[in-house]
Amino acid sequence: MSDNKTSQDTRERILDVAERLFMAHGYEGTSMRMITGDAEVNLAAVNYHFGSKEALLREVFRRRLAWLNHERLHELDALEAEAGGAPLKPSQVLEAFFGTLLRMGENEALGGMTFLRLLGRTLTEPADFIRTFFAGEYAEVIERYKLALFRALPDVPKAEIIWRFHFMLGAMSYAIAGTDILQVVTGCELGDLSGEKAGERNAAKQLAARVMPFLLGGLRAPLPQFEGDAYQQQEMPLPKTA
Amino acid sequence: MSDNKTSQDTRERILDVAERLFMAHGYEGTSMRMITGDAEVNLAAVNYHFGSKEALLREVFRRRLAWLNHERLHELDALEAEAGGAPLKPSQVLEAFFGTLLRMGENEALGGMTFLRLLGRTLTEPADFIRTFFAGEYAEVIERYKLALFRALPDVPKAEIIWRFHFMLGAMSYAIAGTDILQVVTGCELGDLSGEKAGERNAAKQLAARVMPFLLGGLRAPLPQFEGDAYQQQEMPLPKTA
DNA sequence: GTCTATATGTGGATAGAC
DNA sequence: GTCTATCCACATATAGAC
Repeated sequence: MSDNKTSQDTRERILDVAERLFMAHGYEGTSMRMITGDAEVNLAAVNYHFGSKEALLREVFRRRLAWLNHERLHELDALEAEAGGAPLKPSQVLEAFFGTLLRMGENEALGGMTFLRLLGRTLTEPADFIRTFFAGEYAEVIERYKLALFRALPDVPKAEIIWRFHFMLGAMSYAIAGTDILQVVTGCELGDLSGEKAGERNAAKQLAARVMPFLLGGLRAPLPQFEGDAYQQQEMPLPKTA
Repeated sequence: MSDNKTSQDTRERILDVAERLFMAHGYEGTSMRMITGDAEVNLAAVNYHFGSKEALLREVFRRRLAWLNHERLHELDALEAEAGGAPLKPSQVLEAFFGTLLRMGENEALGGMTFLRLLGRTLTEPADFIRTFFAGEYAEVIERYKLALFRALPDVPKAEIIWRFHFMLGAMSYAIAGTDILQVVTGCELGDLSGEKAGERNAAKQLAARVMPFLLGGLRAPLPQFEGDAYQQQEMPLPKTA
């Protein structure tokens, strides 16, 4: 507690800079020298404080995901307590899951849009250690929300719900990560969201207003038609996590 | 045409291997030595045939996107000719755009699911030269489909259509790229799609049956509600491409 | 066209002084 | 805790023999 202050500051500064650079250039595209240079700390500081570049990335995420996971579980608990045993509405489940995420984007203390973009992009990083890490960090929350969606949509086959959960994650991740990517592809400006004029808070709010109806529309879309009993074969996937 | 055969084989073998490795490990995570080693060609062969690693990546995509772009434009032309001036149905536009893509996944000669996964993942690669390249390759096709969607959904604000186009691209990219990613996150098997038992062709068909209703449901979802005239401010984005 | 050998740069990590 | 100096593996790219 005496000279810890400088040390804590160094740690936090490294994490903040790493978060921003990993977002902008990807894991492999960001070097330790870029990070320590921008953070104005010594090259050896990362290894001293975190042990390795991989461990640094994990810590960048752990810092934020601790809050996100807790908040997502808390929101779901609150909704289910309020419902008193009755199934939730699909819109409530989505609001708890994605609304919590988007609220992080409005709060600079929680990483703001920088962390949201990093999260969206990192989910597609192919490195094994990253995939393994995310699987562990997300498992509990995903399991809880999966069950909530099963109860909210009792007439929809569970396999279909899981597929659509994937699609929603994808749409959301791209929407977030791509506030500057996809408008290049489509060659269009997207109102205030891309510019700085309206600020980060507005960006997250705009995005939420746009994406939530889309997700709900997709989740509740008519079921696909299969020939014969193809659907039966897809029924009831077994969760890996007991 | 005399001893060209060996040379052409070398080129193609490099492209095939690069496609697979870029898909599995990303651009930065794949070294020239990995590529030339797997392709069983000399280390210098890549630079001889393609000039650089960046140029190799571009060629990997050009080879496939030439077909995809042509086919997407052709499908749209055919539908519009058939409609004789009347607007298309949203489902027709989606079928032409995403159906064409998914049909590549069933055809090994066009890269199959390997290329589809590579495409989905590469769209989020942050490297500048990759983003620039994709912007150029996609511009014409995206512009045509954007206009087709505007006509297909005359009551939906153009800005909202563009947003939803983004969301659809995201959902599709993740669904494709994540046939092995997202099931880690959700901790669930996804029927035949993940395994090899049913083959690549079936994987693309399964995915199509699942994702198309989702996309259509999202595209046609009720419009979001904004307070006051927030919507007006977002109206009529100006395409960068004249 | 293919190969060997090598130029030249950068990566992550660490030992040891302060 | 911080810093310098350095190790060493590996990256892309190329020059020049065959």
